[in-house]
Amino acid sequence: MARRYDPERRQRIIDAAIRVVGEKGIAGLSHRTVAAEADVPLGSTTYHFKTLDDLLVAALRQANEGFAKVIASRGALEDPHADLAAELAGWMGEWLAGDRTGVELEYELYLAALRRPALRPVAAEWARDLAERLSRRTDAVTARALVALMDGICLQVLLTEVPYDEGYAREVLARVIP
Amino acid sequence: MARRYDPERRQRIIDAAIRVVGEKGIAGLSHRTVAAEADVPLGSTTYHFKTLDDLLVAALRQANEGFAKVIASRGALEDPHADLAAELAGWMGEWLAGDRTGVELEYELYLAALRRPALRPVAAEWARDLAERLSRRTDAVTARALVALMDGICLQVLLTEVPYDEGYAREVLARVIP
DNA sequence: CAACGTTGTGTACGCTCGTACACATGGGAT
DNA sequence: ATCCCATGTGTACGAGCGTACACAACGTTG
Repeated sequence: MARRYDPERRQRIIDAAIRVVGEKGIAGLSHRTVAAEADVPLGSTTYHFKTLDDLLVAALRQANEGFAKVIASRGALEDPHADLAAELAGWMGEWLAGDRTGVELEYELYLAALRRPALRPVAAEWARDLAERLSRRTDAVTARALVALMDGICLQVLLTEVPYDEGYAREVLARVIP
Repeated sequence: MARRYDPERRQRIIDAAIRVVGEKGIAGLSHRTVAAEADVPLGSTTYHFKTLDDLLVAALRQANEGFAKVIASRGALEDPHADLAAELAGWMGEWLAGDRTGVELEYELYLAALRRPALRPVAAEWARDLAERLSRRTDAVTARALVALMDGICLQVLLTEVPYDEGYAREVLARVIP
């Protein structure tokens, strides 16, 4: 039969899960939908991921890594003389202006930790990593506050459909930086 | 048969839905679970709420009203001479220290707007109302930023299980207030 | 080269779900 | 008094779900 012997089977299932969540949300995620999307039989998804939580953990971790890679590759947050608030505001604008599906995907996985304790360590890791990255440019308390404020601003845009206002974001981010 | 003629049937179903979401999350909400919780037949829930989204809208609206009532009754945010940042930080601490189920309930309904456009107007209304309330003590831009920052701080606590630090919250909230 | 364990496959069971629909009931308009 | 329609009830259907399990294939180890 086809594709016996598939060393990247597991990875392909994770990729498929991310696509499914992006398109239909976590509510549309099941062993079956993932199996169909990854073009593997049902038994294969249940073999590699006993529970959907396991699969979500893998998906969130991978999404975080992809995100971190994008940030790092852009070389952002490196120049100590740049205006940090403007840099962050511009970066949020770019992100929010992109494909809404991708943004929703990231946030949906992240917010799912509210009800799924299994995801919390991964969510915590993500918040910690981002704050740590910001710490190169400011102190730890400010870094945490910036993460919180950026989260809040993004959520307001996503939940209420108020358009993103970069000037406003820059202004209030700047206030947090001492 | 029993309970024909139940003018508060609809309201009881909403109350039941809120209890169900509080206990099992939105994932555990179905016409059937609500019907069981409200002690009404299945057909009754589908009659009053054609879709689960309709039911969620009603639930979120009611949760918001309850929350607003609590704020108003505490007479908070009225004294123009009080330290606003300290007031807000203390109030968040009180809220987060309470029953985690209730906090999760509110946020889960609120965040559900990310994937359910039907909920966005209600979420937007909530954010607008809170910002408006804060506007009595500061300008509109600051009010919006405070809402965002409070949301972000609460989320960090809820998603990452980092304990709430009232001093930190007061400090960064104060920075946002010009 | 043989035994073994990991990985992959196919199918079936029992459950819950949204939806639909036929029928019952009784308040309020006429 | 009568009719209408909003409201309430019970049941059934088909679909999708997680889970379990027997069996197949194959690399690895001894």
